[in-house]
Amino acid sequence: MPDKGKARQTLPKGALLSKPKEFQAVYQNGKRLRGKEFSLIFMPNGLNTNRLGISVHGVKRAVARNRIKRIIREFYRLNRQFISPSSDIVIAVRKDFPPDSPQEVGRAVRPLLRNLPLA
RNA sequence: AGGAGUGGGCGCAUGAUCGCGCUGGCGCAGGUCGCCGGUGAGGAAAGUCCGGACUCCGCAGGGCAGGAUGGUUCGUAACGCGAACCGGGGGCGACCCCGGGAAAGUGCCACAGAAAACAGACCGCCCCGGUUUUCCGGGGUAAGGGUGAAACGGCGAGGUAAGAGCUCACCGCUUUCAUGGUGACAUGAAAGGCACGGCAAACCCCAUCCGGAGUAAGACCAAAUAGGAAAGCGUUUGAGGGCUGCCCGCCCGAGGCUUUCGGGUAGGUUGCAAGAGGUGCCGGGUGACCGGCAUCCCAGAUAAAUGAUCAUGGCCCCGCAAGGGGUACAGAAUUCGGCUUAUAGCCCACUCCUUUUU
RNA sequence: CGGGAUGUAGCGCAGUCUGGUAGCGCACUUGAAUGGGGUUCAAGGGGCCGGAGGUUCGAAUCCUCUCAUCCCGA
Repeated sequence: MPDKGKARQTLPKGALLSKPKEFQAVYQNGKRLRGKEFSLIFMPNGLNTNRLGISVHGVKRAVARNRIKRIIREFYRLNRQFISPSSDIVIAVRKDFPPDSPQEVGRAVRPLLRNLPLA
């Protein structure tokens, strides 16, 4: 868990992918890690920060959809410093993934991150 | 006490820490910046079922189609919404549900039944003739039987060979008149003498209303590609286009239009939030609602902000207790008025029924 | 934001406009034929027509609301 207070855990808009082009670039050139309920796609971006993109598919109710995004974003905010810099990451969530807290996301993501080659 | 009806309201609160959008101010190293403050989802934001505002389409016009609504009168910017009333139906009741026209026409009414729609007669009933344990023929009749969702006024009396609105009383129906009401309609009187089955959420008729698109409307700035290729049509005797779908009619119209292929851009600003606005008081109206005064400013995102963690406290459920669990439906996207649908747990007001006690 | 289509047997579809009996193919079950299987032939079972109300004597069909799935346009 993050050591409190040292680094500020901010999450400005620039740290989120927002253009279709950016998403397409990650989808086409990135590496995929498949999990049970979501996929994790990443690629180097040439910047000195990492960026996050969230894709939720198949969840129809807006409340549930937004909640998934917010929780994933919160998880990313808290753990951003541990993710290798200068890379774009897209988390593509499939249908039956109803996380209730950032910790749950962490538990689900960590096994995949372990395989991430930090090169 | 229990059950029920109608109308209305709330729909977690407070604090701390870390974050996010918009915004005011200040600072500088002038941007992926920092600090201080303000503000930030709903009663349905939902479904997109109606009606408006706004914007563009060049709102000339006429006709035909097409769609919607459907007791009356009000309310409203408008409505398919709301209010009050009228008529019919349901409920012991509070109360709830339904609503043009079937004597303009067309069509449909399966099965059963004699007959299903300007009537007709299977079994009956009665009379006459023949024959005579019985049955046959002719005529009258529609009260009774049976079928069906529905059977040609209902019920009683008179009357008759048996019967029948054949006659009469009451009820219903139709027509006319009178009175009351803005009106739907109500009440009363007279006459007619039974003619008029149901279905228009079947076609249809009648009345009223409706131009088309939609904020990705539309306006501005910036960037980029290209003045491309093929086919067809046509240049005043007019291709093609616009005016809603069609017709009439009108208008525009020349190195142009249509189709296909190929190529490019899809970034920013605005629209974009002070509104048929909210709250309070007063006044008018049975009511929906309207008027006046005061006061408040109340989200503006764009792969789309309103979140996470912790604590304390409400409320509900389980449990003797310690304690444990739960806290719905659901997320703004130009905007407003309705409708419809979803919704844990509650609260308030008025009313009805049953039972008990006094 | 706007416009449309479809839900019927395990699967794919008719029937809906014009209301009264839900039918076709594949699959399934049983029997026949074969030494056995396939093919073939014969017979049979299986549906409260996506859900809830309403209109009608009667609704898969007509009307209203609602739930899914799919497809267009800007």
